[in-house]
Amino acid sequence: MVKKDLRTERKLRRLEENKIAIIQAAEKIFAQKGYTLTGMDDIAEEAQFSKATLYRYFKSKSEIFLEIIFRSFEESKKNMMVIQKESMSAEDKLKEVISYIISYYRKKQNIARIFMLEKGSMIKILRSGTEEKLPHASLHPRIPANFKTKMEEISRIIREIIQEGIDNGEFRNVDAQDASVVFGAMLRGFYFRGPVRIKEYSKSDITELLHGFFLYGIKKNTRA
Amino acid sequence: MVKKDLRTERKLRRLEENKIAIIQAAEKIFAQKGYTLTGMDDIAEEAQFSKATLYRYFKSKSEIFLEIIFRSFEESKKNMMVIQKESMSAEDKLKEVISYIISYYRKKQNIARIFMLEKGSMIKILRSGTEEKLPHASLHPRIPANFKTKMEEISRIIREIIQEGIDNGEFRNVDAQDASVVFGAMLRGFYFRGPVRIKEYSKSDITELLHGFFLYGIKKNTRA
Amino acid sequence: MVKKDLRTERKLRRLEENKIAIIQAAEKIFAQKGYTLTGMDDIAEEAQFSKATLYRYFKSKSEIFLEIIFRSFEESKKNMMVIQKESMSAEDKLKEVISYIISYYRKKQNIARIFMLEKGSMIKILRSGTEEKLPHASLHPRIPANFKTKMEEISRIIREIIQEGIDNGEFRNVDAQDASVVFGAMLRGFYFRGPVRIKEYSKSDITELLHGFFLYGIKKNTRA
Amino acid sequence: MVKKDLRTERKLRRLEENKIAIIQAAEKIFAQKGYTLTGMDDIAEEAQFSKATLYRYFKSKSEIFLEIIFRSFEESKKNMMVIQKESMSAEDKLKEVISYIISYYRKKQNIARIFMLEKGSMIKILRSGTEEKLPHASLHPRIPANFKTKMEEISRIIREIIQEGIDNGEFRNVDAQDASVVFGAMLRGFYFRGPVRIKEYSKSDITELLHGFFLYGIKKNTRA
DNA sequence: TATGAATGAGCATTCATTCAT
DNA sequence: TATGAATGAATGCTCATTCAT
Repeated sequence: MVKKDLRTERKLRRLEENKIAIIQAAEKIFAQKGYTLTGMDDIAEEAQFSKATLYRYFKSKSEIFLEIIFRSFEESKKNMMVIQKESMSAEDKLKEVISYIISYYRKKQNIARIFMLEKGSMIKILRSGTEEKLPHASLHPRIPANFKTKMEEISRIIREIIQEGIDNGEFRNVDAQDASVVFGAMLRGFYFRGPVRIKEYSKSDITELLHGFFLYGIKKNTRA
Repeated sequence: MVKKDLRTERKLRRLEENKIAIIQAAEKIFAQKGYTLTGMDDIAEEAQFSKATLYRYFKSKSEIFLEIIFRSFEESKKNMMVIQKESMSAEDKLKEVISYIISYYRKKQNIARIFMLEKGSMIKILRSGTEEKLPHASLHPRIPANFKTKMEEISRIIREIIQEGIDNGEFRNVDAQDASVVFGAMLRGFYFRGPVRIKEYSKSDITELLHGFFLYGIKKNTRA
Repeated sequence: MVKKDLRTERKLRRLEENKIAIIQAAEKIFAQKGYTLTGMDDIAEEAQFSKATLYRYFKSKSEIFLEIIFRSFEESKKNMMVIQKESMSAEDKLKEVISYIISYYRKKQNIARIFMLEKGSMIKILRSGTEEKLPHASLHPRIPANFKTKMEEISRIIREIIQEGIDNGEFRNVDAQDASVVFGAMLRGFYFRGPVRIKEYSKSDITELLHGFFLYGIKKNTRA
Repeated sequence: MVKKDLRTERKLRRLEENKIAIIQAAEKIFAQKGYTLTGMDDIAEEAQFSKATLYRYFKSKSEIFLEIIFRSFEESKKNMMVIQKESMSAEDKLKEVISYIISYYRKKQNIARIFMLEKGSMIKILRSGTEEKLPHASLHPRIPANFKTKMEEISRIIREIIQEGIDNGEFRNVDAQDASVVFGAMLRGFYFRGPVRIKEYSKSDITELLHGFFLYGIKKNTRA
């Protein structure tokens, strides 16, 4: 019994290790080449497994991708919660959030981009989850519920930080929900600027810049 | 003579009309399905032409896409120039720019998104232009010069409007270049929010919202 | 260990068998229809494999073809060497060579013909090896070095047999090099006579005929 | 009436001129690129006509090709007849024939090669003549009767020259028919030597060489 | 379990030929 | 008549996924 438990446990641990190895390999390649350009061969080679083995751990290419996304959301959420709980002004928290998200985008490169911005890829990815293989397969497949939840949790943390700033008088009395959307938009839009870039910014540049604009706007003399 | 001219002219017009018909068909499908998922068959069917005919008008699928983008940039630039020249405050001009760009994004849907945000697709598209069919083909193909130019022109218009506001005392003395980048980021990031959306906004909502945040920030009482 | 070796060996053998099966299927179809008219579908069907499987064994249609040619050259060379080493007069060796080559042509049908005589096909085949996909792609692609070598080896054997005959007084003192070229020309020209044939010859007819004409052309002292 | 005749005649002449222009253009391109690699576009461009116009003069690409071949056979035959009728020894006539055929091959390049040696192309060409468009279309389409006739006429001339030599004691008492086949084989085989050539020969080299080998093979009493 | 091998479905592109003016 | 435009039918090749051991 004990023996068996240990054995089972060991086996489970090994399975999880392999799964993680695959995820990391896939993450690396997806980040470099995006979803479409990444082949199962590439992932298999990077993970040092055979292609068929990938399918023992994941049902499909898209499942690998979704798993990556989901794990990265969890990580994000944890980190955002840590920031939220720190004892500092809401303004400083936002600054830290900016800094963190920029690092995060930088690390995840195409991964985040694809999830948030590549509709075509996401259609493919989400389709293969459901059984909508029909020719008239929906162009608007549903996001799995747990993803939605996770994203909403992240969004809520930002909203709460802003609300905290409003409540304690740091910020104007804006709609915290709207503000969090704009905040996210700024970061996302800034980081994913497309192939033509007039100027490059360092992480601290970006943090200062976005913090400055989000906090103060560009208008000269503001309301009292 | 006159007759011949007329005939030639008519013929040329018809060609241009066909080309536009193809572009519009392609635009529609690309917008729905993204670059990769769109097949030449789809475009041909939508355009009511045979697939082979597409190739009389365009050298390749990617050429169609690039043509769409380029034309849309030209249109954008023209409209932005009109706004720039109107006689109103810089603030109002920015508001109009927001409004225009949101309409533009809405109309072009995935098209703009693909160009700006889908690295994988763009790699494919740009690769097929050059002869980089080798296995080690670059993951960073060059954007054609005319595209760069066009995008820079658009970017410059926004910068100039902001600079105008700074010069005439409407805006704080920020770096106009940086501000224009942030401005673009906000719009882009807002419009392309990814598949999980907590709340939907109307065009006028968006205009007000972004205008408000960009102009005023969220900080309560600002510096002198 | 032994077991593993056996298994590996068996596997390797199976792979080689499959490769050969594909080659034979391809050879059959190429022989019937020539290079251009033969599709990968045809080969796949004949080989009882899926089209995709062909691409596990060969990089391209042209690679299949080149492999066929190369193997057939190797086989030829071996057989010619055997003949060369037999203990008989040079005259008889030549007779055997004629007989062998005619059998060989008969077996390989279009295969040999294509390589030696279909410039258009060979251009296509050799082009796809290099990356000359440009519109101005050369009309004179290079033959791979190993092919040249192999052909030269075959040619040399014939030359040596002739030289042997010259040295031992069987033949006139002709240029062995030239003679071998003419010898090859006769065989090739005879076998590949084009679509209009006035008379058909059996293998032994041909052997006698060509032997007669070629030999009595170079034989030192002829009949009275 | 007279007027109409003239007009008709002029028209006919113009038609024939155009046809010849097309044939010459096609001949040039076919000679360079072979049958498969030559497109109707290429021919049209070279002939300075539109592609559609080509189809007013010829039913198909293959018809153009066959017309070229046929005309070239006629020309050949005429020239061979001239040689035949000259007053010289049979041996010298054969020498002239060799010289002429080599020039001819050189001029026609791929044209002659294709007809005589490219089975695949000829299948295509001859198929489109008949209505054998079915999937199981014959791999052995029939050569048109007039082609056969023309080729046989050419072959007969050579045979007659050889027979003449036999009759007047210049040549051994070989089978003239067989000898003419071997003679043709030698020429054809020599000229179309495939892509790997160990040595190049000038026209006079070739003439001497082949003459030497062929003649001294059939000559009655040879040198001591 | 792990994997090498096999595959079906798809896709951009080409080209001889026909159509409409 | 001459032609620019349009097309149907092919075809080589790729890739996520499944099979057999």
